[in-house]
Parts: sequence; structure tokens; C-alpha cells
Amino acid sequence: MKLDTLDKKLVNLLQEDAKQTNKQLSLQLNLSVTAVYERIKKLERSGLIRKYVGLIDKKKVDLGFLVFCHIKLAQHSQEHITIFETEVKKLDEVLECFHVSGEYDYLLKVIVEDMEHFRNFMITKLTTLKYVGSTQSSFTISEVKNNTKIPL
Amino acid sequence: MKLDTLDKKLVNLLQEDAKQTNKQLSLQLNLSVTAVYERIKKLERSGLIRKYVGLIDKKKVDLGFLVFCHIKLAQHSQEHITIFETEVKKLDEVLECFHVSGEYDYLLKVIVEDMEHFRNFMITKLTTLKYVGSTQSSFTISEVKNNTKIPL
DNA sequence: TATGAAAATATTCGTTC
DNA sequence: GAACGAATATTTTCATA
Repeated sequence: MKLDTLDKKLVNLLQEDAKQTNKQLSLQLNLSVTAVYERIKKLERSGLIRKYVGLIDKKKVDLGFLVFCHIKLAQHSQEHITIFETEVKKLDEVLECFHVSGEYDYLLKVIVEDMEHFRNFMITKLTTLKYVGSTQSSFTISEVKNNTKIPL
Repeated sequence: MKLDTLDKKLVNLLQEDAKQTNKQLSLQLNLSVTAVYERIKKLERSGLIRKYVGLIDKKKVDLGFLVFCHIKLAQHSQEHITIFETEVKKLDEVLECFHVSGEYDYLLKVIVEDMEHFRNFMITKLTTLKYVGSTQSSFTISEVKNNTKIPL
């Protein structure tokens, strides 16, 4: 899909605040409410805008412990990879999982209450996953930046 | 803030789809529309729900190259840390930055068009940041899971 | 906490450029 | 094809019970 300058501005605005009214958006873009409406629908239909979500404050729900887990598989056959990925998707504590290049195969972003819960997660969930070889965890000391906005 | 079961369900629903109407939410929660409305307002006022954002499909905007950069500072004085963090916040390509434990000091999630742009980002932006010592990058081969929802 | 009226907003439509 | 303003439908908001 081709995006003009107005589309890009619009997507940026919606990535920052999805609850703005079409009138608010129209004022920022110098367009009519209807034009904004039509552009948004087109962006949604094309799949470029995937969805709208609420973001919460982790600390306010006692889930302030963020850990990055580097994981090496014991073996790397297609079957092992598929099974591992299927299993990891089911774990609620794992917010993100990427297959990456380098010494380790996967990078996971894990969120739990505290160190005690993390220990429990490691022992009862992560290391019991089939084919997980070695793991190495980094604990988050502070969150410098955590954006969902991809600037266009 | 204390959350009852309905609050938690509501937050989970809004983390999945923020554009549901209060009527749709009321049906799923067995509440009146007004009750849903009041609960949402309370959750917003408390800061537990931080904001609502649109999420886009990276590939549809030619920003499909996701890289995790591990960074070690040359020195670790308060001053160096503050300057590095201030500068990194300004970089649009850096979606996330966490101060972490372990061999490296920071973990960055970087998004760019392709390898060529990443090379450029490294040379002209990342390694020119003051006090950056060594870096080590992992390229994303595939995205297994990438959630914004923190399950309550 | 629920109801329903009032206000705001989203959506559709007919028309123009 | 994209934009506009007017109309209609839907949703949010809020006073009142």
C-alpha cells in the first residue's frame, strides 16, 4: 500500500493515541472528518494498522520484574524448533520471543512479579520445555525507553 | 489500586482490543454499560491504564529488520549513564532500551529497513554516542511472539 | 448501581472537484 | 479516486433515581 504524507502523519498520531476523535485528527491534519475517517478505514482494511490496544503500567499491577532470557536449543532440527516455539507461545509470562542470530537461538522477554516468581518460572516452565539447552538471563535494572510507536 | 475479578477481566479485554464499545464489554462482563464506563474511567484515572495506541504491521511499512543490540559502556559513572540514556531516547530507530544486569549494560531493540540501514545506524548513530564501549548485535530471524498484553 | 435523556462522535450518503 | 458537508446511527457521558 502506498502511503502519502498525510497517511504517515495519521498513522503516527494513531500510534501515539488511538482514542483521539476524528475531529481532533482532522484539525491536526487539515482535513475534513470524513476524509480522516476514510483514510483510517483504508489503513485498517489494508492491515497496516493491525489493532488498537490499551497499555498498562506494569508496576501498578505488581508485575515489575522484567527479564530477558537468552536460550540455546539442545538441537536444531525443524521438529525441535517447531515444538519449542509452539510451547513458548503458550506461556503467559513470555511477552515476546524472537528467533535470533548469534550465540543463542532465542531471546525472550519475560514478565513476573519478582525474583521469587522468576525462579519458579525458570524451574517449572522454561527449563522443562523440550529441547531447551542452556539459558542465560539478564534482569532489567531500569526501563530507559519502551515504545510501541514505529515512526514513519 | 485494588482490582477485583471484573477489573482484571476488563483490563485484559482492553489490552486485546481497545476499540470495543462499552456495550460489547458489558455483555462479556455481565455488567451495565454505565458500570463498565465507570470502571474504565477509574482505571484510567489511577494510571493503571496508561494509554491507548494503534499497532501497525512492520512489514507493511518496510521496517522488517529488527535487531537487538547489547551495549557495554566504556565507563559507568552516573554522568556517563545519564548522558547515554538521554541520547539513546532521541533515536527513533531505538524502540526499547533497558538497563540490564550481566555482561552488557544495555539491551536495545532497534528497527530499520534492512541490513544496509542497520549498518548506517550503527556507524552514524549508535557508535558515535558518547561512552559506548563495545556492542554486540543479534538479528531477528523470525518473530515467534510479540505481545503487548500483560495478562492479569 | 442502573436508567435513560442529552451531547458527542462515528458512519453513511449525495455531491463536487 | 479523494474530499467535503449534511443526514443519520451509534456511542459516550452524565443527571437523577
